Amino acid sequence: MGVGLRHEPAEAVLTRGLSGDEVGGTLCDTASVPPAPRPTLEDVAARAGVGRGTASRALSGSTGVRESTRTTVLAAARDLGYRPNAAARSLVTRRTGMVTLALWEPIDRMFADPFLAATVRGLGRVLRQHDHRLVLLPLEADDDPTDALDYLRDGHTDGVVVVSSHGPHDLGTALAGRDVPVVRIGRALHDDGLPWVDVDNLTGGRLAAEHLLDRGCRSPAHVTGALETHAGWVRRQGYRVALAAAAENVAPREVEGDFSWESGRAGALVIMSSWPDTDGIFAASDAAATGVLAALADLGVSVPGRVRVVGFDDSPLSWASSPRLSTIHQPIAELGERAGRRLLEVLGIAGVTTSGSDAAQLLPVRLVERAST
Amino acid sequence: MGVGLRHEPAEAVLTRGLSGDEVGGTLCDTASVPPAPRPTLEDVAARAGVGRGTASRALSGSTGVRESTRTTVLAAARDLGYRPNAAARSLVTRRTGMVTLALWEPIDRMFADPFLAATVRGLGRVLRQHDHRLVLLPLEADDDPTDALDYLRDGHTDGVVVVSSHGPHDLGTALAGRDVPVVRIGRALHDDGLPWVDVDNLTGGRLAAEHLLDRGCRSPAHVTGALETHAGWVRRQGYRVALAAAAENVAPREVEGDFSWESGRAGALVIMSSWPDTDGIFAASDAAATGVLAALADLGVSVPGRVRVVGFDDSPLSWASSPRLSTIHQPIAELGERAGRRLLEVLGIAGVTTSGSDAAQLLPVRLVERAST
DNA sequence: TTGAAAGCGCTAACAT
DNA sequence: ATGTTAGCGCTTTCAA
Repeated sequence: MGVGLRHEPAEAVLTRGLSGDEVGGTLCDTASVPPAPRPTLEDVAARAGVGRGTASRALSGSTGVRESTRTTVLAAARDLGYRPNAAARSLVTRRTGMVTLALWEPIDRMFADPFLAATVRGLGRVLRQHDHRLVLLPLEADDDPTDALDYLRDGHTDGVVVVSSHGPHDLGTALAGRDVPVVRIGRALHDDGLPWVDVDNLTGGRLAAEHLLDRGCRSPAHVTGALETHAGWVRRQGYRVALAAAAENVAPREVEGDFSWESGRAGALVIMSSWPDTDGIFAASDAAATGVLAALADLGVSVPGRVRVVGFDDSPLSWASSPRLSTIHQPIAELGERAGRRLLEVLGIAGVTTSGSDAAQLLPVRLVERAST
Repeated sequence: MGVGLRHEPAEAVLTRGLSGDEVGGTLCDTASVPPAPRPTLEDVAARAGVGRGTASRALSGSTGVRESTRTTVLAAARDLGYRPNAAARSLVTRRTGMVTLALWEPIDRMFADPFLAATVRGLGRVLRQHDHRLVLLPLEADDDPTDALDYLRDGHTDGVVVVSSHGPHDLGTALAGRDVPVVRIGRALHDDGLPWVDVDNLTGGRLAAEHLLDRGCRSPAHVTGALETHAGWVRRQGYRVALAAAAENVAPREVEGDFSWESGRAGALVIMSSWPDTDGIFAASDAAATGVLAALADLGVSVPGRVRVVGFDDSPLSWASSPRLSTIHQPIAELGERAGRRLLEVLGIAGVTTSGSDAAQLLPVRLVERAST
């Protein structure tokens, strides 16, 4: 603000030359055009010379309307520039055609999340196919979610997709049984009965560990993700499963992390000092794996020469790091699609069904081999 | 999909151990709880022993209700878990309390945009202060915007904020005069009368160029932004203004770019081969400036030794580059706030006014000096 | 200060 | 196949 005071808008002069006409956008175009009230269905019906009911049926593509009548009505609607009033319609249908993706995390992180874009794309595509629309509801993570919950419950939206949050707060739980259908992307640590879709983190963890073993690692270690998240917990399970199945039954070496770069770095330092003969590290996220790489570089440990490293996510980090990271790829866009489909199914949208089995909700992951292993 | 077929959900076994109870989220909790219809205002009124009108007044904090009555009604509402039906309310009030930030660009870019987070934060904060809520409407850039326009016009939202898009498509123009108030962040190249807020790009361009001159550059050059955008055009204007005002009246050296990294790189190559004595480069964005740095590094030209480089945006790129980039900082969050305030003003929200002058809508920028100059 | 009643614009059930 | 009518749940006159 202090800066603003001393600010001199030199631009005022020059832009006039650019824009030609008035600059700045008129606040009110008053006195130019009378408000021109939006035409209602009534108007359309009148112009088409039919009753309101017929007009409604014609416009909504409902059956039982003579073709010629429909044409007339459609023409009238077009001529008038008619658009149905969303509130009136949804008051009676109890539907809005909207689905909300609730984003409850720090806004900066939200827009730095490489998965969000893919999620939005997949989700949006499916919804569009079924004449629904996606909107995003950004919530500051530390905000009181009360009024956001109200928004979600008050009939603005037909359904909600929540991205399973890490931590104590959970929008999904808060919304469960609260007037509005919810589908979760990623599971809650403790199942609360909400429908969900998820990637197969267990197999992912197993694949990562097996890959290390295949590469000849005899003493692999794991920097876990946040263990209060389902993903973190289960990825570790997968790691354990693989080691337990290994011929020589190697003992798991584990350090608890939280998916962050810093936890990866710290974890690697702990691992290499506790178990100096460690020859492979599986980090529960690419961010953490990148931290592991940094730590190993600092220690002068060669990768993959002396220690092999595998991450999880196949995020942009994994190919920007050096050496480029072997990692577990997740089909995020498809996850979004599945979430959308599942929600539409819950909403009872015609033609949308998904197998109800767990397996169908669990999307496959795959190992991507790069230079770090 | 092919992968999915051969996918084996090993997890089914183990998660059962984790979650304890049933896994996967029940699709329907049928037969457990009868639908439990949401209480309406009628119900609240009945429980409070008053008429519907009184209940409405009490709940909406309207004056002319005996205090005891209000208390009773509020209690009844709380007991019933009453929430007003959004559709019914907005049908009569013609207001929704919602503002939409329309995002019409490739979704991947959208979520990589370092400014979007700040915009959302600033905008959301202001709206919240005035009991409005922000939702984001993501549109695939290549999508047909028709149905998105319909959404925006059909009464779902009280107002729209558009981030001035680069290119021929422009949501703002498409929405102008179309039933719904619009405020633009960043101006259109040719003023179309829509209200807008913007940063002072002219001064920004001037500051960047003056900074180069101050540093002793005698032969500065400019890689412009996309000249079909207002920002690109005006930043160049600022550059020209500074050079024209310089004592020795240096001739502007300009290469047209488009804000991208690649255009910065290509532009620098052209500049250094066309005018080898160039000793300063102003790039119209940090991304482009980073490209300039890359090109100069390839050419073995030292920065800032032989050529000084200044960018624009103060994005994360500017401090991640090497050398760290001198650049023009923009108050993005405040820009979002201003946009929100301006929109609320247009909506006639009590207590919100902004000076209508251009100057007030033009936010100051400032030079941030780092290592590249 | 409060109750009763009139819609907001639409869909759906009921007549015709 | 089409016109008429009854609401959806709320706010807002208009009386009382």
